[in-house]
Amino acid sequence: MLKATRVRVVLSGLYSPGNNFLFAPGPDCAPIIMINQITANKVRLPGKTIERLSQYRRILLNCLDSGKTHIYSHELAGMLNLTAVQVRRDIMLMGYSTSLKKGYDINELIGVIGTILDSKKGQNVAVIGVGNLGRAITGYFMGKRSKLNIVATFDTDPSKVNRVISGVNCHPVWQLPELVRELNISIAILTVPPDHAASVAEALVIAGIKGILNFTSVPLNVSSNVYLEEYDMITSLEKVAYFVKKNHTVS
Amino acid sequence: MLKATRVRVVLSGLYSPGNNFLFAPGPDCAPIIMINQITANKVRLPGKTIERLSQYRRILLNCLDSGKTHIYSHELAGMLNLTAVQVRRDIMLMGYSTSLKKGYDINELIGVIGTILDSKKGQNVAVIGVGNLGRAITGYFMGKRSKLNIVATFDTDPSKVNRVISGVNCHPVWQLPELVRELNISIAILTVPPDHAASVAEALVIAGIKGILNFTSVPLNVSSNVYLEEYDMITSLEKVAYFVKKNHTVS
DNA sequence: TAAACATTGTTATTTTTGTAACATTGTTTA
DNA sequence: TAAACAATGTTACAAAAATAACAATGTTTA
Repeated sequence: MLKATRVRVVLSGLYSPGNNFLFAPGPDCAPIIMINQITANKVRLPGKTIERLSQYRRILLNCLDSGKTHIYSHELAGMLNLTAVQVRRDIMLMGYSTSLKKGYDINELIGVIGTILDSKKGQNVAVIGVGNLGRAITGYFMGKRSKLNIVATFDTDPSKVNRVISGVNCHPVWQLPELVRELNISIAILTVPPDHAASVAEALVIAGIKGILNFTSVPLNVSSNVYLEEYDMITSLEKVAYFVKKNHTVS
Repeated sequence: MLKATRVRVVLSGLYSPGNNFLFAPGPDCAPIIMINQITANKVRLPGKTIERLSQYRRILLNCLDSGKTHIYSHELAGMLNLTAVQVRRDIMLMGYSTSLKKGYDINELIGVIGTILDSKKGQNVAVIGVGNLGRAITGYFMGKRSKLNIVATFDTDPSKVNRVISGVNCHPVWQLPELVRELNISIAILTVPPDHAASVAEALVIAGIKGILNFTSVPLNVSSNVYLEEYDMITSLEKVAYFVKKNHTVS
């Protein structure tokens, strides 16, 4: 009986993870995969992948802190309740690959995710509306160091304005236009009361904000060149309630 | 030239929206569509549809307040940045239909959504962790009247425990098991600091909680009979930042 | 009444997202 | 060295979600 023996072609040097191109023994040995920055800026990554990249990075940073240097796809998956395939696929979509079979180098992976998610010179963020939610978010971010800097908060309440709250200066909303320009703020987190949401959003767009994260449960209508992400706690809670009810009636 | 004239069969009475069955002039006039409760409890509705139903209802309640009685699918869609088709499809999935061509009766629609989302005798909710975020959420809900009642909050901080915060009693966390039972709490909103998230979640599951809305940015691992919904603000913000950057480099 | 129109209801198609299957290749072990 | 193994990388498939196309029907208008 004939047995096929695996023939291994090792192109040492060419195949190391530090390179910008991966080579395979194709007909003319042409580069077949581009990695890192090059791919990252060309390929459109799915929104869901972007969300997971953010989560991967935070997990990976934690792993670094606890002394780990490498991580398997199935480990990362387990920590986030995902499948290993999904993790590997996301990593593939970034254009990154490793020659190791001992897991991904955590530092490298963090670096690659950074080239995707972060912009080189950081992005400045403002929190509009310094209620409980605004303070929660501000406080949350001031701990971490990241490329996203909360550089100002805004409110109308005279007892809050012109004071430092959660480590950030609080300004009156009428100063929005000039401060967005002066501080180069591109992103706004909207946590004002519902009845002010629409008008403030309009002001933000006029002031030149490029992205809004809206927590106000009032759906906004902004021009299409502004990226809008809405999150509604009530909806989330009602969803949980629905599925809890559902499970209950099923069992 | 032969022109086909549309023949109209009107089955008056049978086709009114109040009925449980819609009839069409089929071969034997058998019922072809069931509506309301009947469908609602049998058909599995997509998660995304559930989320939108929650949003539809809130919009519709607002419309009622401003004196409107009927609404077109395209109106509702416009207010939520959706397409009219999607709205009609969601309504179809609920099993509801109207014979009117003057839009949906807002009251009826709210009622139907209620039969889907709400459980008859309400559901009790607890907020775990009374920081800024916990207070924000609690305060947020105490205003509205709904079938979801925040009946207790929990914390470890002695300065918060045994006091009324945002209109709700704050209890020490060790009382979780007994109070979940006594107050019949089925849903928990988790807003504790990250380092307590995992252990508190475990305690919640043991205490008999059926659904968790996790705001802690720590991914949880709970048994499969507990419905878990996670929301991570950092991820949302990083997503916004990514697409802002992306738009910028494109233009 | 009949034609034009507007709106709802439904099915088909496309797009997005996730999963599974499998090929590839480094590593270990006899 | 070669076989078994374990991990990654990729393509093919499946499921979920959104969109488009169109059918059905109430309303308006001439």
